[in-house]
Amino acid sequence: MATKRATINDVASLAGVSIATASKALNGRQDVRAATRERVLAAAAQLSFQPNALARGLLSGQTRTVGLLTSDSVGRFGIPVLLGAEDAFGAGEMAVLLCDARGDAIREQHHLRALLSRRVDGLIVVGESTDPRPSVSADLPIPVVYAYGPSEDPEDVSFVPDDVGAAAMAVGHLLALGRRRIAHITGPAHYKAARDREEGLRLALESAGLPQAGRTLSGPWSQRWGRHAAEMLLMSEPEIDAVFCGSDQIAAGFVEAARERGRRVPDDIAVVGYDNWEVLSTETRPALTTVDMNLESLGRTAAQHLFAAIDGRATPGVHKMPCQLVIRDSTSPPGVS
Amino acid sequence: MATKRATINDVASLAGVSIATASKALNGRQDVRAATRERVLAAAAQLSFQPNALARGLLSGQTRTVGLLTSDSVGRFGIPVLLGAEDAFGAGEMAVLLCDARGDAIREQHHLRALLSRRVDGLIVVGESTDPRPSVSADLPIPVVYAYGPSEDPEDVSFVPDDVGAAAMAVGHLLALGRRRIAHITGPAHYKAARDREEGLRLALESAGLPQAGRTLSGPWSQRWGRHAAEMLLMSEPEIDAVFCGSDQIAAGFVEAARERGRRVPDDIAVVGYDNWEVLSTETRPALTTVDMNLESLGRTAAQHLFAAIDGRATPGVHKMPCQLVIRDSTSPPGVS
DNA sequence: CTCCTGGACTTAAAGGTTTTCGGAAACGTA
DNA sequence: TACGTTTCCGAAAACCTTTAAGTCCAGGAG
Repeated sequence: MATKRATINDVASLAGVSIATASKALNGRQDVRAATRERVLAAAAQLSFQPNALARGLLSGQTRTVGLLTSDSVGRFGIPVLLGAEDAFGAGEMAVLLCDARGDAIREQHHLRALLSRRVDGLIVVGESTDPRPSVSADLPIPVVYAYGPSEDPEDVSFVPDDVGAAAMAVGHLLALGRRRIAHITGPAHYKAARDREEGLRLALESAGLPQAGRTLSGPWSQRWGRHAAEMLLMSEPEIDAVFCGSDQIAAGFVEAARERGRRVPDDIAVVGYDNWEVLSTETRPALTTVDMNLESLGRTAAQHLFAAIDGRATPGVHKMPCQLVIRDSTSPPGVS
Repeated sequence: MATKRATINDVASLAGVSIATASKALNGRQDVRAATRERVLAAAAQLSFQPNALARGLLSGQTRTVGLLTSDSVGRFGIPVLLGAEDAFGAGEMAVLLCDARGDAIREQHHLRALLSRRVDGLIVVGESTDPRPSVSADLPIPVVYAYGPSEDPEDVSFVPDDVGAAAMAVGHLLALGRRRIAHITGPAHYKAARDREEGLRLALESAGLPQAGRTLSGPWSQRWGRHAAEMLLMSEPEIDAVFCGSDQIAAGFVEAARERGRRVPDDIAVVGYDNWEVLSTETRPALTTVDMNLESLGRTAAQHLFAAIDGRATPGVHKMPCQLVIRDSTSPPGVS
């Protein structure tokens, strides 16, 4: 807690010039003699002057601030997206106003009003799942970009992971390893993520001319379900040689149960997970081959496109961002290539 | 994207009054006839008028915005603190400007300047570990509160989890269950968290007049280390009947290795973890008894005290926040009380 | 009738910065 | 000297809101 903050007026007085000149000197504009500029800068440094962003924003209409509205606080997925966005903004002198609606529409409206009142230049809406969510863009005087969870309105700008493509890539990896009897355990079918990943599996198997081993098993996104599904699957389809799991939690559960039943991973059964949630994927034994959705990168991209939209160069539509297959021991053991 | 934003001037014109009257009507002040007030409110609604927070802040000197400076982005601990703080602020019409310094002092200075320039009313600094960190409060014209990681300056306001007390409580729980040969596996000794938790263990054992089983084993905060330490410990101190682990990751590794070596948890060896990181603590078998640091609550408390400090009622010092022991099957199996 | 009171409304200033425009000084040229 | 040009600097408006102070008028008291 120190003294009152210095204004440009104080700087001008100390430097013995008018505020107009001080402003020009500080902002590096022409029409100021080098010596004068130096005097002003010295005065500003001495007073540790910080221009008042409020006054500046009031005048220019630009606050260099964006809102980040997340619908689900605790979301494992929202956080990396948020960090990526924060990263992109931080690099460009932008600041991020964080709002958490906790999945409550009323609260979301409240935050929206607060952000508008603070005159943010743009808005990123981070979803909690890849299921489309209601658009907030109607009648908003600022551009909006949706990340992870797309808007229901196709005219909005949305960035989502390419779950279908990633699943196809994961299954393609299993096929390339020579696996032919591939099963699928995933999350609840009311999640678009689960449906998309199954669709990717279907496409990959179809183009290889192979059937799926057994039916898709849907359950919670939990390790417990992975174990349970493993027991059912090993009973009903004992001859499987690979499993594609809809999440790392499920995969971790599967690996554990399979090992207890004497099946070796990856020798007998290769396993691929999804999410690359490191606490699970690197700590299971063997470590999990898994899909990384590059969420931080997705968040960064969304932020960059928000920049563009603020500059009037919007890119409407749902953009599918590529994912990445992280290959670990659960599909190719160390020493075997 | 809609039309230009309405100002109070537009509202006043539409209602046929002066801007002063419009302002008074909108802010619910006296000196306005009921009929006039209604006309103004109707006009404001029609134009969907949102008062410009910049202009308001410029005048009042209060932005109703606080900065949240986190030193470590990816931190598992920073996030809940952040969410708790956001929660407390959200309830009170405050907004949060999020900045992530990524452990870089330069970047931290940069963000600090940006926040100051935006005239935030206060600042929360969230640490990445419980080790004290350099103070940023010197010469700052606004109050600062430190959460999770305290400031090195005892005159600052800091909120940290009571690691010593929580560890003593955890060990007390083991003692109450009749365990007498308690070992300790924890993280690197250069972490204050590791030293504090060991200290809590020491206090609890001392007051029970019992020695520690073997020496404290220090290693990384990882599951792998938990497994490795388990092997060493079961070899050197085969008669232990309980282990207090410095993290859930270590505990999960210990439980796994112990089971593979034929030790039953909790029957032969009771295990207590730390952090209550749910993906681990509820998914291990048996589920882990563990210490929950109540980080969200800690964040909320920090935010509330920042409010108080903004109002001039600061509470200097390092405040130790109580933790909570979450009892699960790794110390008391189902059906046994 | 005058004076006062209080209600309802308006005027104007303030807050800090940027920017436009005009003025003044310095200098070169005729 | 007169005039045009360049260079540097200052006055003032603009952004939007709040609030202190002021105006005007009706009605009541003396």
